[in-house]
Amino acid sequence: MKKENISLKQLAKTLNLSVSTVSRALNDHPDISEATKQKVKTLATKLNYTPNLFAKGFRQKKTNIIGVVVPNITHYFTSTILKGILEEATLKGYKVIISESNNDAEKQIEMLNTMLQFNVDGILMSISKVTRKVDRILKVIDRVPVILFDKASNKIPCSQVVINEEEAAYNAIEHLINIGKTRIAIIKENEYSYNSERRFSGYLRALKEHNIEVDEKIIISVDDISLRQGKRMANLLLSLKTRPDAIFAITDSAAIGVIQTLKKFNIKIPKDIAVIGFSNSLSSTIIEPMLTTIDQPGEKIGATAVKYLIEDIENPNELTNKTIEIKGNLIIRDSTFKAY
Amino acid sequence: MKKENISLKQLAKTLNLSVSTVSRALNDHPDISEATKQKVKTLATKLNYTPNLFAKGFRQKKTNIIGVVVPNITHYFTSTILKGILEEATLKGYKVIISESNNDAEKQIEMLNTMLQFNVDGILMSISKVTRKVDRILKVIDRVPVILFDKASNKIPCSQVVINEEEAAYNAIEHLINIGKTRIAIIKENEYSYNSERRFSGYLRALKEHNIEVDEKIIISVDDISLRQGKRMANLLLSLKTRPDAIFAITDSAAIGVIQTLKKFNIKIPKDIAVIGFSNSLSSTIIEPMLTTIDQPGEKIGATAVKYLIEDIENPNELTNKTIEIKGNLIIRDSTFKAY
DNA sequence: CTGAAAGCGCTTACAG
DNA sequence: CTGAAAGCGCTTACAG
Repeated sequence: MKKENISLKQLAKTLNLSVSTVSRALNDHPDISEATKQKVKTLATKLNYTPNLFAKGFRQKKTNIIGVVVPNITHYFTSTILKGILEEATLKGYKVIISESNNDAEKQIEMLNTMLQFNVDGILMSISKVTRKVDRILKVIDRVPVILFDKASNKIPCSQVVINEEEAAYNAIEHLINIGKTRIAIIKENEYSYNSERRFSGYLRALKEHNIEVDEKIIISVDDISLRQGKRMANLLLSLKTRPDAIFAITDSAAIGVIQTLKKFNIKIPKDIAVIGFSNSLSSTIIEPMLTTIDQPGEKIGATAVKYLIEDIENPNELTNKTIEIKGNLIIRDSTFKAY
Repeated sequence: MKKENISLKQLAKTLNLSVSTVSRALNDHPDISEATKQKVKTLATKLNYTPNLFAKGFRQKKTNIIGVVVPNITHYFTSTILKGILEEATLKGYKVIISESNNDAEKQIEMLNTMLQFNVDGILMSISKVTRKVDRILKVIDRVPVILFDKASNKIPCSQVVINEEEAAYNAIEHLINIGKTRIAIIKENEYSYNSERRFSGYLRALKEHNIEVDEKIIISVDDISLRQGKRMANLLLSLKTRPDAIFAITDSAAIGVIQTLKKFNIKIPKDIAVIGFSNSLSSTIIEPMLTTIDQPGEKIGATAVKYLIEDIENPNELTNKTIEIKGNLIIRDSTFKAY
């Protein structure tokens, strides 16, 4: 019912050549005469021959497939990274298999193992939040090149492609200081999270370098940095004896929740309280006032990760464990602009 | 350097059995004795044996890989569909290869052909806007089961999973009529687009069934239904002698652009002009007033598409060309609520 | 109940 | 310059 693919064998038969010769002709092997090459190629295009990449991969122990594991594909930032991965991979002749871990450590390992079973040439992964034990991930690294992106871990010895989280956060806080803010709150993550920790470091460094005292009361930690939590934490901050005059939420959604709450209490943004988020999500330009935030170049991260992975794949004997930082850019909008 | 996978051969050798027996034992073939099965399985788990799915697929002419082609992975709706696809596919033991067509007809075909070269068992695709000639797509359908989702086409004979666009739009317009609106504008797509046409049909039917005259002046067509275009078209509608009292934009982003413009002119929403979008994007709850819109259950669409595709894959002789409609739900929010 | 052999579609060292 | 043969890791009809 379904049409069959034509194989080298069939080409060989109709041309009265051996399969080997046909294979070599198609691959432009120097041994083959121009005449034969022409003949073979003509027939191949005429019959619309396409090599069975599966068989080829099987033979060469190279599948040209890259496996990708991400916590959640629907996060806008993740989807832009994936776009970059797809583009760069396609350009280099690789296909991409994508899996979601849903922030579930068990599922993450399961996905990784299936990838291995499908003989992917390499794996790109953004580790899930709940990754405590990395021993099973280390086993995977033994088998195939792996590159981590976005969420890094110093427990996993492989190259990593990340945003300059610390510096970007530093710049954000410095911007707040430059517009006259001195009592800057941060809403960060509760549990250990690479991104959150790095951003928090940047926050601390900025305060320190500008001689602003750190006040634990305005350092807020929550489990999930969601819009809902942003609202709740804004309420909490407003209830303090001395309110902050700026709030840095380490995600846009929390920042948007903060803005919504401030507006409810008729607090002037940015005059009374300025707000900064992180990630330049689509909604950051829909909220009023528009949110100052840090743009994370997702496509660039994805493309870079692919480049390094392919390098590792093609030179398996000189694996290096670099950490590549991609710059995130502060985008100044109305939630911090013209503060006074 | 990298560890090798262990093969059936190695298991066979250490157990002094033939490869055939080991293979059968692992697959619970009835011919094999319980004792042997036990022995084999014990060693397999001990050595952490995982079958090479690639070799298996190669042999069985079945790869358990599904190919997916979408115009743009970063569209939120698309990413929710992909989530549904990934979940359902994983559940059924399939892997998913994803490609972007970027709304480029050439690239779309190219992707489809690479999928074929990788011997995918079936293809799920959302056709790009600019798909005029479908003849090359028809060739693909000859080779492997294909299911279309979101954007359908009656020129392509295969099953299709879509939103009940017409009915959903009808419901949206009827809702506007119910809150007292009688002069309802629509912002739709210029070029032929399945979604746009169906939504427009629903619009027309609702007006007709409620005896509201159609006025061409408030039927606006644009090339891309973006936020920017929403703003421009809102300006245009406001410049009319008799303004509409409601605007149905066939995408959320256009609707959000409309709202922003209406606010700029201090027009009361929904009292003066009500606004409805389509797709329940994340931003639709960030804009003020929150946007009434139609929720498209992306994950359900994805999961359904996978189910039908696997059915086609496993019963290649009884392919049916059904069109499955998934219901979109009208979500009433402030942009139309309490209109008077 | 178990094994030897063929074959899936390719590539490649070896031979001529 | 071309071909015969082996082999990638599996499954499965055939034989015993």
